[in-house]
Amino acid sequence: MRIGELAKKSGLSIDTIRFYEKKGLIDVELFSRKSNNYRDYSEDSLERLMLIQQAKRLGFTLAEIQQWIRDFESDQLTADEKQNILGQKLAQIDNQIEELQSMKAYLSAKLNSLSI
Amino acid sequence: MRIGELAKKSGLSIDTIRFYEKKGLIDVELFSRKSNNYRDYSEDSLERLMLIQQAKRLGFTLAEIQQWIRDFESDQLTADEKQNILGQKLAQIDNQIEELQSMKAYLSAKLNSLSI
DNA sequence: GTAAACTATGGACTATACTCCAGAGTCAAG
DNA sequence: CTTGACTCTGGAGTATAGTCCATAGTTTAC
Repeated sequence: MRIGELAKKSGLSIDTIRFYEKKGLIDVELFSRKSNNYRDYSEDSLERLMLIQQAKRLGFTLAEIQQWIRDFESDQLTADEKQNILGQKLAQIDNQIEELQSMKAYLSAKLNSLSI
Repeated sequence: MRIGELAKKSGLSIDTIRFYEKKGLIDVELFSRKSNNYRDYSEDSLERLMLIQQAKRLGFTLAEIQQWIRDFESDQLTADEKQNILGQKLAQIDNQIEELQSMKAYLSAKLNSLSI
């Protein structure tokens, strides 16, 4: 698919998609070039863009997201190393969930103090 | 307490604290000026700075955080309205927790596929 | 009473993450 | 075969969130 279609499907702008490419978030495997030099995206690129958006909503920076992708996709790392990194990410996410829950508790307390 | 002490206690830089003040995140009630024009912070300002940092870690922008503060502290809003807004924030946080959990599931699946 | 440490202000500078634009090529429809 | 919609590149511009600096006044310690 071409960039316009991908933009519509992902909800990102064309400029943003090209920007992500420059930043190394959309690697070579996710698209090729047609003879007219237009980018031709695979279905996987949509999944990638959705993942990026989700990670961003969760507060990760593009640099962090890029590192994640590098780690996952890398052939340099052993399965063991990848498992290690994934384990760390999972712990990081658990931390964030805990922070959110304590924020929730804080707000609930505020809410209660208003109700009284 | 003076700005340097607050900076140390909060873990933020002096510049950042003054920047937050410019942005309206530290309102008048949280500090006064001594005769020498030095800012004099109350204990509550530390709590405020910790809250800001937590909200930031959770992906909220300064503008959003400022709006929260405005809503909480405002005398313009009725208790009902405040409860409404707080309810929305809580829902927003629940959403984020769900997103994190689905991200966790995604990563766990990746982890499993590596282990096999 | 003076040096070192602290605080004040205003403005310049930086990084991140876009967003917009100019100028040019491509393609499909009528 | 031209008009309108789409795409390309490179570069400039914007918003957010700081960070740094020069200049100047203040406080504390010796």
